[in-house]
Amino acid sequence: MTDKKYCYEYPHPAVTTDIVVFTIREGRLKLLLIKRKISPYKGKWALPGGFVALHEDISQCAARELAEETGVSSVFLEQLGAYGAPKRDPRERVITIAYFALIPSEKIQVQAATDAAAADWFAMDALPELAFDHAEIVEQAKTRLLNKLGHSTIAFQFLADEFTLTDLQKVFEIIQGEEVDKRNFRKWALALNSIEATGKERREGQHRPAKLYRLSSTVQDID
Amino acid sequence: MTDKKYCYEYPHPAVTTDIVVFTIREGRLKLLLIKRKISPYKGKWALPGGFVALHEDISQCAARELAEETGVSSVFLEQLGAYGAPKRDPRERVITIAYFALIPSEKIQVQAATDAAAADWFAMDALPELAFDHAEIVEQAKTRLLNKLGHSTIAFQFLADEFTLTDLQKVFEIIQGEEVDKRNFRKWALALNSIEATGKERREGQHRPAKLYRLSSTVQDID
DNA sequence: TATAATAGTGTTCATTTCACACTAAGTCAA
DNA sequence: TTGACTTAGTGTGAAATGAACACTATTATA
Repeated sequence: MTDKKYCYEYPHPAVTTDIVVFTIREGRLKLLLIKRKISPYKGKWALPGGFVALHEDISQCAARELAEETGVSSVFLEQLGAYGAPKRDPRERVITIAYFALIPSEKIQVQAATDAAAADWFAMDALPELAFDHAEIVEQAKTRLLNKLGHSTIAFQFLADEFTLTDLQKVFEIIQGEEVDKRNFRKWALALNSIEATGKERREGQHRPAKLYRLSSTVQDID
Repeated sequence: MTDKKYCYEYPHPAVTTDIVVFTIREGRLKLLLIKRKISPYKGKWALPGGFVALHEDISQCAARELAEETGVSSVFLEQLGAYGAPKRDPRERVITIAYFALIPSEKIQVQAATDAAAADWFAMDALPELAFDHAEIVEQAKTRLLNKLGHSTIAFQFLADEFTLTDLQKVFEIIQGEEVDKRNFRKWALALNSIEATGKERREGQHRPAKLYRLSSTVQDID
C-alpha cells in the first residue's frame, strides 16, 4: 500500500469482498474462517476477504482473495449480495460484497494464509463467534446453499472430478442433515442429465466396486 | 454537495444504487427509466439511482431514490446484486448495487423527477438503448421476476390492496407472456393461503360482479 | 468357501400437475 | 320482461411426479 492519498469531491465508502467458503471434510459441512490479528474484532474469527482494488472486477477480487487464502482457483464462486449497514465496521463506512464458494475437499491445500494470523475450518454447527455482521452473511449463504441444492448442480462442486453416486449422496445428506433414500436419489441424479459414467470404477474395502461418474461437459446452472 | 474533499489512504470506489422498477400498465410489464441529462451517456435512458450517502444503509438509499423518482414508498424492494466491472462507468470506478422494485400501477403518481431531465415508463419488450451496463441489470431482474413469480407472492405487489382473482391472473399472464388456465390458476392462488376474500365485490360492465380479495396479514416471502 | 460390506436395481401408492367446458350473475337494449 | 351479452366462478379425470420400501450383485478377507 502506498502513502498516496486519494481524494474525492464527495465521500466514498470502502468496498470489500468477503467469501463464504464451504467444503465438506470429515463428513461435515465446514466453513473457512480467518482469525483477525488487528482491531476491530482482534482475535475474533471472520470470513476471508479484502478490499477491492480499483482495477479489478469484484468477482475477480473475490477469486483472488480466495486463491490467496486457500491456494485454489477455478472453483464455484457466486455472488451472494451486498451488505452495507452504516455501522457494520466501526472504523469507517465499509460496504462488502459477499460471495459464496464451494470447494472440493481434495483440492484443499492447507491454507497458505498470507497476512492473516491463522485460518481454519469450522463445522457449520459449531461456529465460533464471528466478527462484524459475518454471522448474518453465513446464515444467508447456508440458506442459499440449501435452496439451490436440489435445483441445480452445485452439490457436484464439493466432489473431485470423478466420484461415485454414493459420494454424491453423502454430500446431500451432510448438507441437508438427514438421510436420503438411495434408490430415489440415484434415479434423480441420473435423470439430471448432468453426469455420465466414466467407465472406470473405484474399489476399496471388501465389497463390490463403485462406478465412477463425472460431470458432463454441458454444465448449466440455474439462477 | 459541499466543496469539502474526502481523502483516504487507499482508493475507494464510488458506490451507487440503481433500481429496476417494474409496474404493469396498459396491460404490459413496464420499466421506469430516466433520461440522462449529463455525460456520460447524455441523452440515453438509464435506471433511476444515485450515490449512497455515508450515513444511510444501501437499501435505504434505494428506497430514497425510488421515492424521489416515483413518489411512492413502502413498496416491494429487493436486492438484485452488485455490479462492479472496472470500466462500467468511464468517469471513475463505480460499483452499483442493483435493486428491483415492484409497484402497483394505481400508486404511480407521475414521477416528480428531481434532478433528472425526464422519466418515463417503457414496455419491457420495447426498451430503448440503455446507459452503462443497465441492459444487463434489467435482463437479470427480468429473470429474477420470472423465477420468483410462481414460488412467492411477489405478483401481488403489482396489485392494489383489493383485487380480483382475474386481476391477479392477468398479472401472471402479462409477465409470463402466455395464457393461464383459469380454474387451475384460481385453485393455485387460493391454495397459497396468502389471500382472503374481503366480502366485497367489484361490479363493472354488464356481467357478474367479481369477489375482491386482499393479502392475508401473514405475508411471508421466499428467498 | 463362508462372511461381511457396500453397490446397484423396480414397483406400488400417494400426491401434484395439467387439460378441459359449463353454469352463475350481472348489464343493457329491444 | 326477456333475451343477448359478458365476465365470474366452479369440478373431474388423466398424466406425471414424488415417496416409500427390500432384495440381489460383487468384491475382499479370513
